[in-house]
Amino acid sequence: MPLGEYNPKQIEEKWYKVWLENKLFEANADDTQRPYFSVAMPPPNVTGSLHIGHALNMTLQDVIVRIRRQEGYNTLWLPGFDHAGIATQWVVTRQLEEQGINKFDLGREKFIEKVWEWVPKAKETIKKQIEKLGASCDWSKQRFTLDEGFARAVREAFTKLYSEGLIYKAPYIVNWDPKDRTAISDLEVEYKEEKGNIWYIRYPLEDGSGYIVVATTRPETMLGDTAVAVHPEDERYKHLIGKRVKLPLVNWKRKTWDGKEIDNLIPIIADDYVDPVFGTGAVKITPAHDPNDFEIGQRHNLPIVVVMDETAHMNENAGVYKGLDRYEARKKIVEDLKKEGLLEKVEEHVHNVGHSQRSGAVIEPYLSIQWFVNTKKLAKRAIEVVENGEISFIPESWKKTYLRWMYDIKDWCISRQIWWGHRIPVWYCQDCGEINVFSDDMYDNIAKKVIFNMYGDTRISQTFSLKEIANYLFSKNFTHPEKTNLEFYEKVVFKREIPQLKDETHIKSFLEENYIKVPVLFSKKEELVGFPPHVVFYLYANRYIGNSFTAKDVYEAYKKHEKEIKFIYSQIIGELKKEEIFKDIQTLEKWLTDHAYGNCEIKKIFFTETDKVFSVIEDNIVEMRYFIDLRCKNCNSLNLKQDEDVLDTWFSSGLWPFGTLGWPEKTPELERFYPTSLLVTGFDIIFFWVARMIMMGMHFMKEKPFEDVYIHALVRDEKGEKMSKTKGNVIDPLDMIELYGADALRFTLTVLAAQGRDIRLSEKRIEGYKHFANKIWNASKFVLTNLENFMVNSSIYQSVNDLDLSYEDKWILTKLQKTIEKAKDAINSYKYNEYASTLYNFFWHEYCDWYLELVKERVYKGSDKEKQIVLSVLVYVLDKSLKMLHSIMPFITEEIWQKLPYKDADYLPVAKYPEKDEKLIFEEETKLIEALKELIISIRTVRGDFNIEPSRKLNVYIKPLDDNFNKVLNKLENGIKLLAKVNELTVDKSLERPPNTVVAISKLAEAYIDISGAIDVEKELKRQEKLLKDVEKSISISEKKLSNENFIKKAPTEVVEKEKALYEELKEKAERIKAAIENLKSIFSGKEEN
RNA sequence: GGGCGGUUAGCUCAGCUGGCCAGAGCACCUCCCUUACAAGGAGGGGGUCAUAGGUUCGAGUCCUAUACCGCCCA
Repeated sequence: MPLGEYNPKQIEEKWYKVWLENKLFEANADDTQRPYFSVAMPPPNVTGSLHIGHALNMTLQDVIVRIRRQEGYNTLWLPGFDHAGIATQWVVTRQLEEQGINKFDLGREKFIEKVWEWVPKAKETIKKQIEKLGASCDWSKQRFTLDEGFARAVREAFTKLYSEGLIYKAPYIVNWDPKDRTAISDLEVEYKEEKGNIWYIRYPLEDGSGYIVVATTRPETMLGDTAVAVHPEDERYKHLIGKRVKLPLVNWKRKTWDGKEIDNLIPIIADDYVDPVFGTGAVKITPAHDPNDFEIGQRHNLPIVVVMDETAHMNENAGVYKGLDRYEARKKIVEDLKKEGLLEKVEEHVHNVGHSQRSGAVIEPYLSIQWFVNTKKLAKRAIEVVENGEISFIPESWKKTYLRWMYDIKDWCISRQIWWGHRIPVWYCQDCGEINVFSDDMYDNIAKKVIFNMYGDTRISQTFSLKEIANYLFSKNFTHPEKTNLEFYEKVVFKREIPQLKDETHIKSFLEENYIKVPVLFSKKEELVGFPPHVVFYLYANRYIGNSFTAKDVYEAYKKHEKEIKFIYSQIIGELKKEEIFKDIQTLEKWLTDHAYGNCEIKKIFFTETDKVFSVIEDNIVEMRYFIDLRCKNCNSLNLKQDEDVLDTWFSSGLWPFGTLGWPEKTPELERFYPTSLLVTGFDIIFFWVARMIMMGMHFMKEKPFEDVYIHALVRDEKGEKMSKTKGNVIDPLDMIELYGADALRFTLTVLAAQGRDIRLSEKRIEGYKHFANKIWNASKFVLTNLENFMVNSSIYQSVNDLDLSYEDKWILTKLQKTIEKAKDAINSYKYNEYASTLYNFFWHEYCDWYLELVKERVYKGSDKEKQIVLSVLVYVLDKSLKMLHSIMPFITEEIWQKLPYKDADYLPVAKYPEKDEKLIFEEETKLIEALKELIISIRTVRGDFNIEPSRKLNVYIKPLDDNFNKVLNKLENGIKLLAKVNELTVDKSLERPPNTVVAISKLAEAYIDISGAIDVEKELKRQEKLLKDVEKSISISEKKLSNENFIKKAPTEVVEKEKALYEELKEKAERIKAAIENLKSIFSGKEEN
């Protein structure tokens, strides 16, 4: 037997490996002959595992990618992973917490190490899932948004934008999580309704003429108030605008965020934002602790006073309240206001309170200094390319959403107070305050570039050893574990050989030549030896003094390099002891003598000495370290400190479409595969990701990042609720694959992916489509089994064009061509559901239900010639069907296809996608077979209506009304017998209705069914009358239309013609039914007479 | 408050630029283990296309309003 039982697990396990081994998914940048098709996979976060939304996203991409590959495009689907700053940091933080480790105790470097331990695990899990789904992506080109090349691209992008003045620093309100001590994005804030109060507070007017009452839900922030605002048209307050009030309780000086002192007199201002109906119509303005107040503050140029620290405790600006938690402070302040008689009243109030999705802490809007991208300029081109249709959104409605947001775009805050991510490539000079932005383009030497990148990625520190460099370069790369990091730099990042870093000897001499050498000495007790000896060795190692030197040489050299030496050693050994030794030459000479061979009393010998001329003892150098001399561009100082913050994850993923192809290097991949052809993603990240990619792409590449953006829906549960772990309604794609197979899951997701609507997924659906997989399997089994029997000593045709085809062959071939065309149209307009259901209907309801059945007679009992032809057609149609279905159901189709008697490729992913063949369209024969189907169905219906078991064979007389149809009937006699369960079949053009038969009326024939006395004339009469009623109803509708002059005049002629034809047909049918009824009636009356 | 989308069979949804009697899957009812498939086959019932107007020869499809539901932005 060629095929056994359908067992998805068994077949799905083996094929992916085979495809990979044969490199079927690898795109070739050197192939410039074929047109290309490229897709950058939205990189999943390395936070855990994939959910069903990912499965949908991957499937939709894979369907198109596989089709394009089969169609012969040079196809690249580039996969990867996103380091997902906050999300990943959070996952690792929680893991550590479970072990009782606090991330602040651990410290930045150690924490990042922990994340790097976690990330490969998550990556492997996700990769396996993607493979299980069958995604045909090119793993040889996979990338990670935090890999060596991406980090370089990010620094390049940042530097460029900064130098163009498009990146700037400014104070800004962020959602601050006081528990995790980090800013979080708007997305990660969850609003919950909570009961609270509105406090009405009196702010006395400066001139003592009374007070203005403000309403607030957060009285503790009043300490940071810098204005009171009212609506400009509010008659109650108009006269007060411009006056000042005295801020209650605050009788101390406060400092603004940039260090200016201000007092407690604050202005009353007018702003449209104020809702005159809320509270008293007057609101306090706290720019540092409320986003709206911040905006108003910006508009009115108000000072900004921060009154809390990063743990949400009151700070020095809060005067007597300093050190209190914000809620304690609230209580105390309310009490104090009451005491002073400034609290007018308290009302209960339900309001939305923001909580951190992750830690649960109540979010504190908090002023901090952040980096921004000026997006107005970037948005300009990004708007144009969408407006003019260079980039199209599918469904198109998203274009509007995108544009609306882009027209009103706000500057983009790109700094995040977390540790995991691309650290901002900005170094602040500690001496002159200069802001230095560095990328590796300040080095002309490629090896130096690499070393800077390693430093920038915190793989090495600013002073480093040969060993550290070598260890890193020769260890396995994270993204491509089959490459070392050096190879990754060579093959992916810079695309050229880096001979200086090939082996340790090369690296060593390279370091010696290019970097400041920093000797590190140890005493015999293995402890780091102090400052003075290091200096001398340092001067010696860098040839600032020679092999033998006097105290004067050392003194002079030291004075010249003092700053540099002090800075470097303070980095390595912390405190610098005994600087006084370098006070003058005499003290220095004494010290040198003391530590020289022969004179040393303290047993720490560093030098030899002859006549006050010293030499270092090189054996004392335990380790030679090197120093990257990043210098301040303004004052040349080495004393730089890198920005603590990291970049928003979207800053790096915004570079994804070209960063993955090697940018900023001009790689062949970038040349070949950019712009990418398609982006498939969910609507939830249009602003976060899609918009940023378009802006970045237009800015850096001067070209759009993709042609089409297909926006798919959210996968919800069957009740339409969002899937979430807490609700427990998640459908895990792996579970589904386990139960029903990846093919069934993929088919379900594809057939449900109608444009513009959420997908409600239920397990039942997946189960249902597993039945389809089973159907494919069994139909194929039928074909292959019969083929095997036949092929023992014969062969079949690969082409069906010139065969002596029968009616049903021509019919199925025609249907196939129409299916090919319809499927192609569907997929080219991204109508996935239509694509899937077209194939489904063709395969199941045409090929299986009718063709296979009609053909069985020939397959079983035909002559060799007949068998040869029919099997050729069966295989031909199966081959084309499998090729089309492959894009949705890759595994089962490959398994079957491999068993076909001929193949145009080794594997299905690279076999040629079917094209419509006009020569295989036979309209006449198709019409005849359709009529035959109708006839058979009408006979079956009679059976049903008279409750005749299918096992009981009937005698049927058929009267064809058409010569050609007569031929078909004669030829397919046995097929009809089989399909309609007929015993004796009589076909005769001149037939009169035999007695005791029921009439089944169809287009090209009438069938008289002998139900052998079981006929109930009355029942049959009723049945026919019902049919007549239906037909007459249709006739009257048709009649109404045709009698309408306007219809005839205004409707297109083809519609009118069609209507007329329909009318004639219906009319004729009605006549025939009437005749049948008359006939029945005569029997009926005849019976009565008897 | 502004914007977008939805409301079609018991359930989940298709239905394109208006044109046969509005479709599918599941569920339901009747019959059948017929040699590819019971994960199957054959037949059947079930819809005033949310409501009210309008445009049109013709409206599930276009327009307006209303109701309800959902999402996004503020």
